[in-house]
Amino acid sequence: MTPRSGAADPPGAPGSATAPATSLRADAARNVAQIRAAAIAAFHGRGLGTPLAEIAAAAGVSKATIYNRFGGRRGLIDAVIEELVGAEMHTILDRAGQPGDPWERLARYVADVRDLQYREPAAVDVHLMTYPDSAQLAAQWNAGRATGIALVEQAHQDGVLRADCTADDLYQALVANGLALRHRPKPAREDYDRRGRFFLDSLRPRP
Amino acid sequence: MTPRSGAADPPGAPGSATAPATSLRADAARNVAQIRAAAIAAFHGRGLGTPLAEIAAAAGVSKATIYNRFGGRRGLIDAVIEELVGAEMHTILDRAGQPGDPWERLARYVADVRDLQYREPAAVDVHLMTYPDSAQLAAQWNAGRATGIALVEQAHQDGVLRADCTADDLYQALVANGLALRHRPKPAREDYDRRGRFFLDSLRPRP
DNA sequence: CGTCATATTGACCGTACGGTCAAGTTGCTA
DNA sequence: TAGCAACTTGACCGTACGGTCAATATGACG
Repeated sequence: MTPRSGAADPPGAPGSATAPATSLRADAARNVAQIRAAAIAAFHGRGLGTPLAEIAAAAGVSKATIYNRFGGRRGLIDAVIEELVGAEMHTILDRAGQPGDPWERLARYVADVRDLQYREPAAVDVHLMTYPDSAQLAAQWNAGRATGIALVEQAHQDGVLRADCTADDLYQALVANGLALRHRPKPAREDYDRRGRFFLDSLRPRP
Repeated sequence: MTPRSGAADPPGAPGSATAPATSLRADAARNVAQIRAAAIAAFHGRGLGTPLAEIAAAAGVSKATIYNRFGGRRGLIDAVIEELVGAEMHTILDRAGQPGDPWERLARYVADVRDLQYREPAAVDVHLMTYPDSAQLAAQWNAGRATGIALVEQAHQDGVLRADCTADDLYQALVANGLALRHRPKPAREDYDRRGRFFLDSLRPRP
């Protein structure tokens, strides 16, 4: 049941996320493109748990075709996660890696992640590691985790973060935020941002 | 499909939670007791979403008997929620209603709710209103909500709570905490309590 | 334009869960 | 202890989802 080809080809090829690369028959290539587009739309609206039958219907193909081309949900996620959230994640991680005031960097990282979670349900699945078998997804997750650890460490050294706050505390807080967005009605942006400020305030050293 | 009798009788009777009250045949009364006990144990371990078949098996009866006696999950919840979390909820609400320093009362309320959520998965379902059709559960939920509002109001009047924090902010934070406990591995108590302190600190007025 | 590897698909299976009912069993009472 | 209402239950249906496959269709190439 190995997927024959499709978008699950090894990363690194230029423009990899879009080019079918291997020699697919014309109809198959068209289906791959349609499935990818439908998956991106569906994942964007409903997260990475969207029923495959729904994606298949939106793509105008049968459920089995998704299995033929991508090998199930895991392969499909691998094929679209980069386009779906990878770019935004990289932007956030890059911004966090820039030199600058340690507190500003940490605060911006938190705000950026929360913003992405608010706008993109699929990003929540990345942070929750809902589908750990997806290699791409795991990579994204690890990158985020490493960045969080580095930011916390730097902030500790500069004394701008309360001493008893660990990187795991930060991670768990973002996870809890993602869970709330996943399982509860989305709060007004205004309320969401205010609560984000509360959280950031709670990280400052106690006077 | 109205449940014939059983534990869904009107509240207020002395020792209502345990006495079968109406005239059940001996075997039926025994089954009711066994089902209640199994439900309490299962809900305690897994929350109010535990499959009814599992509870039935633990009680040594068939799934249909639960429907006969309690009318499904909703009736079963109504029948056991008081014994399961009602007592603890009342204790918390009573403590919150005692006179005393407004901040202390609010902080203790938050700490108590978080503690209950940590120890009792079913309490999380109450706070999440996972099963809104259960009258008992809705009542518990409303009581908690009213108390939270009152505490926030009082704390605002005394200026011990940051001015931009609403009662809904408090509620949503506790909900997010419950979701994390429901959907993620339970953190060590030490970490859990530390994060609770972070949250309480974030509620203080900014200097 | 015929052939065949490549593709597609409807129909299927398996799992898990809530919910229902006819048929059989059993406690109670006269 | 006979008889009946109360009670229990296995077997069933419906929904939703992931996953598989034999049969069929079709693009590509000689």
